[in-house]
Order: sequence, then structure tokens, then C-alpha cells
Amino acid sequence: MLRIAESLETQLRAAMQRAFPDAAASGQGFDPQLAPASKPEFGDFQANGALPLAKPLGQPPRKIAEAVVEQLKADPAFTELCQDPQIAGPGFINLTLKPERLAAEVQARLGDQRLGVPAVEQAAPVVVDFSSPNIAKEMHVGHLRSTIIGDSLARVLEFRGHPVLRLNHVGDWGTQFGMLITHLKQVAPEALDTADAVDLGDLVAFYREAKKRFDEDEAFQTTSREEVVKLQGGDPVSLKAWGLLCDQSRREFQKIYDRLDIRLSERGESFYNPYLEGVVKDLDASGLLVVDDGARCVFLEGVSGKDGKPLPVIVQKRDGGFNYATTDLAAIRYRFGDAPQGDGARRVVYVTDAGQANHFAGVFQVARRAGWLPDGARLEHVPFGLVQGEDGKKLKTRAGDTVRLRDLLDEAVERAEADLRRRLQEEERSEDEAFITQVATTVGLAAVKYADLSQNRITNYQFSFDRMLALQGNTAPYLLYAVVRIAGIARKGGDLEAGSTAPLQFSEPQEWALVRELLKFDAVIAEVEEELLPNRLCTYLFELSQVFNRFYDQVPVLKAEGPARSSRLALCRLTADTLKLGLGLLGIPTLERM
RNA sequence: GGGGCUGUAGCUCAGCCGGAUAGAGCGACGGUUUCCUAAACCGUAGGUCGUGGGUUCGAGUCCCGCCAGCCCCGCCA
Repeated sequence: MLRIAESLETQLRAAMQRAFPDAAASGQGFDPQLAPASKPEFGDFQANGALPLAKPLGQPPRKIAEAVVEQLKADPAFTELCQDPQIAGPGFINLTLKPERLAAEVQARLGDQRLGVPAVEQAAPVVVDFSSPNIAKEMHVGHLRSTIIGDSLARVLEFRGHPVLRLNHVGDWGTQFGMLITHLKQVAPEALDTADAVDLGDLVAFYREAKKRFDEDEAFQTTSREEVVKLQGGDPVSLKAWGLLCDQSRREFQKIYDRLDIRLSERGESFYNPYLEGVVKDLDASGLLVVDDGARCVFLEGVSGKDGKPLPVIVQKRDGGFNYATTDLAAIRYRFGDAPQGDGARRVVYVTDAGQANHFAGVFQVARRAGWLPDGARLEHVPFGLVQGEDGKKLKTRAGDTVRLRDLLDEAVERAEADLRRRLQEEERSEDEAFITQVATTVGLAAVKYADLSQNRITNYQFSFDRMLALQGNTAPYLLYAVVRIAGIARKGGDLEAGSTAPLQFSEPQEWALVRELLKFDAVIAEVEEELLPNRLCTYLFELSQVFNRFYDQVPVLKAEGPARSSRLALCRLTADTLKLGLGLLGIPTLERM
């Protein structure tokens, strides 16, 4: 109902100006303060704009509201949309849309692939930087949040019509490669001679071994440091070893991405290697660079450290090497830069844990002051909290190790399968193994994703299989079940297309509640696009499912006749379409039966 | 020491840039099934929104102080 809200806002503002022409002439601003009604009994919208005018106009707010309402009633465009406005409380103006307008809005969405969500004009690219695991390390629950949230945000932005670059900023460069390559050369030298990639086995164990030797063996350390220099200098053998390690990791990461249906373009830290020097030069040229204690840095404005001195962002270490801040700066410059030496982005978002907030704030400030952001460009950190166990502490296995992502996904699917089998037995249903596997996989993975997405990302997130797989409450299974119910109606002879052409007729309060809920979808998408908070979409889908379940429980569909039947079928169809699309934007596929 | 985030019902959390009597879910208690999957629906109980000030018509929301928890703080990412 975004369009209607816009019309109402314009009409309200005009009505306020007509009601108080003198104040308008003397520059008094009028903000209708239009918002969705906070309660159903208040109608569809509420305008609170009369209250703040009481003082400047020297009149009681209710009287102001009355004057505005009088003007509204004289506006044919308004009376076509709304019933008579009601004034309530201290001076709220409550607006209720005419039933035929609501029905027409539903009708318009029935044939609409976009369900009323407008598509933006082909705009400049949006970069979503997410997931970003480190080469030779296992993906863990921390990456899960970034991956799931980032993917969902990318899907929403894509749906709105933005060209989205989903960038996987993998940790594929840096000092740790010195020890990895040195270790590789010593334990698997044959890998460097074969043309094809060689299976290096368990990379995580490999990493641990290398780390252990690095910590214990001084000669190994020295060789490792030399190896870093060789790699950065472009030594072919070192590069080959580096490539092998990256390939091996990539294969492992891809398994996870495939399972979760995540699409990502890898562009690791190494990509920006050729641009690092340019960053430092650029900063120097713009006069931001200061040499301090041998390191080249930019001192931040408004951020002071321990001794009260401004905090620096170090872009070149005393030994001449670059660090992650340099890489991040190079990435920002490249992403906002024009093609071919850049992505031409207008909005860049980073989905990383909240612990990096300071780092990004610093780096962003440097980028702005260096003048790398085009006018109107948005550069945003999208932080999220830690994943905690049910004890409120950082999530660990019973043995105290970091939880591996694939183990976590396996367990979710296994639990979903056990639940399903128990239910089948209780209900004396019989399904083939393919069905069970399919449902368990979908439900298990959906539960993991939805549990993560449904919480405001900024807070720490308490991970619980029991809660996320619960069949009731704000969970994936509950939402999936609503879709299944509608599919059931279709299976039992309900032609969901029936209402598309016939005129819609609603009589029951549950029908109107569902209509009103369905029409909120476009506003929710716009909000997620702006605020980058997927939990707003989850809340909406949950509420839609609740309203639908009430409707389903109390209003018969298949047993109804005539226009009531086709109208109800139309509501079912739009509900299913909205849930499928909404869940799709969360990266969650739906089921016909479960 | 400085900075960031968090603090809302027994538990897990919402709260849409200041609006009407603070909302869900779980758990607890009590109901509903000749009917489209009861994985549902209906009802009851449960809150001094950490705390003390301030701003104004109006504060969970904005500002300041304090308390508690988590995280970050120069050459790791």
C-alpha cells in the first residue's frame, strides 16, 4: 500500500495547508505524520500531525484535527480512497480505506509477479560483501550469520531491481600463507609438480600442523617469512602452492554454499594487491598521511585512544608491508571507482560481526576524507552479534571446540528428519524415503536460516536447535506449514486461479484482516531495503501466517460457494505467493507437503 | 583509561527514527477436531521497559549521569 500511503500523505499535507492558509503563508511547515494504524480498530492509517501544531497555531489539537478533516472531506481524491476520517484521543486522525479500494488492491496483485513491489530504475551497482571465510580454515557459525544475512540482503536488493555484486572477500592473502606454503613444500612437494590440483586432504589439520611448527620451530619461522616475500614478489612456485591451497579451500566452501543455495563471486584480498601502493600514494597526495613511529598512518578525527591522542589507521607498516586496513581501503576505492578499474557502485555494505565496527568506522572515515565516495554514495557496515550457546556463552561443542558449520547443518537436518519420522508414525502416514529426505533437508536448513534471520541482527544470538525446529511459534516450520495448508486446498480441488478474474467479495472479519496484512508486503520490502534488517521481513511473514491460520481455521474455503469461494481462493493464492516470495527473499524454499 | 553494542514478562525476543491501554512465541493454566494437514485455533495469568535525572502536549524510543554484561582499542583479520 505504499502508493496509497503516498497519495494520502500528499492529500493530508494539502488539507493542512488549506485549513491553515495564514500559517502556511508565514512558513509553518506541515508534516501529516502518517503511519500505519497502531491497532486494527484505528483503521488502516493514522495521522498524528495535528498534535505538534497545537503550540505554533495556538489551538487545541482536536480542533486542528477537525479543521484538517473538514478539508479532507472536500477532496474528491481522498473520499474516493477513504471512509470518513475519525478523530480520536488527543487529536489523532484515523483513516480507514474503503473496502472496494482494498479489494481492488488485492485484485491488482493477483496477476502481478512482483506482488505490488515497484522495481527501481536500473541503478548503479550495490556491493554486498559477505561470508568472507579464510583460506585453509573451516567455516564456522560466525560465517553462518554473515552468509545467511548477506545472502538475504542481496536477494532483497536484487528483487528491487538493483544490480548486486555479491562479493566474497576471502582471506586469501597475508602472512599466514608463508607458513602454509612452507609446510606444503615440505610435506607434499609432489603437489607442486603435477598439472592438476591435488587433494590436500583435511586443510584444517594441515593449518594446525603448520601453525604448530611455526610456533615451535625458529628455522621454520624464518623460512615462512621469506616465503611471504617470495609470494608477494610473484615467485611462480610460491604462487602455485598458494593456488593449490586456495583451490582446496574453495571446494570445501562451495559445498556449504551449494547446500545453502548461496551464490557468491569470489574476490579475495589478493585481488587488491596491485592497488595497495596506489592507496598509500593517494592518501599521501591528499595530505592525510602521517609517518608515526615508522608506520604510515592516517589519524582519525573524533576518535581518541588511550593517551587522548587521535587514533591512527595504519596503512603501511614500519617494515613496508601493508595490512588489512590497506586492503579494505583499496577495496572501497575500487568498488566506488568507475569501470574498468572499478565497480561503479553507489552503495557498498559489509556484513561482518559487530566486533569490527571500530575498524570499519575508521576505514570508512579515511575513505570519505580521501574523497573516494561519489556524491550520494552509501557506505555501510551491517554488523551482527555473536552466536551463543544456550548457556549464553560463545557457541562451542561439548569438547570445547569451535562448531563446524557442516556439522551444525547436518544436525539440523537429522533432527528435522527424526521429528518428521515420529510424526509420520503417530499419524500412521507412510511416505517414501525421497520425500522424507527432501522434507527433512528443506525444514532443517530453513530452520537454521530463519532462526538467524528472524532476530534483530545487532544483538547476540542464542543458538538452539529445539527452538528453531519447534513446530509452533516464529519458526520456519510454522511458516512452511501455512504454505502447505494452501497447497492442500489446491490439491483438494481448489482452483487458486479462480479469483483472478471474478470480482472479489469479502464479508468475514478474518478475510479483511488477511487482505490488510497481504497489502503490507511492499512497505516491508522497502523497509528491509533501507534498513538492511531481514528480521522485519520475518516478523511480517510470521504475522501473515498467523492471520492466515486464523482465516483458515474459521472461514471455510472449499465449502463456500459462488463469489465467496473464488474470493477466498484468491486470498489463499495471494497468501501463498506472498509467503513463497518472502521466504525466497530469505533464501528459504517452500514445500507442497510436509 | 577511551570507544561501541546490549539491558523490555519465568525463558527467547519484537517494538517500523517521539504517539493512543508496551507486543509475540515458548513455558504455565483452561478450552476447541463429523470440516481444506490440530505442525492449527481460542482464552487466562504474567512487565516500575537496568537505574536516576532531563527535554515536551506525549519517552521503551531522544539527551546526560550511574550500574551490569559482551566486544574493540598501532603495525593480526
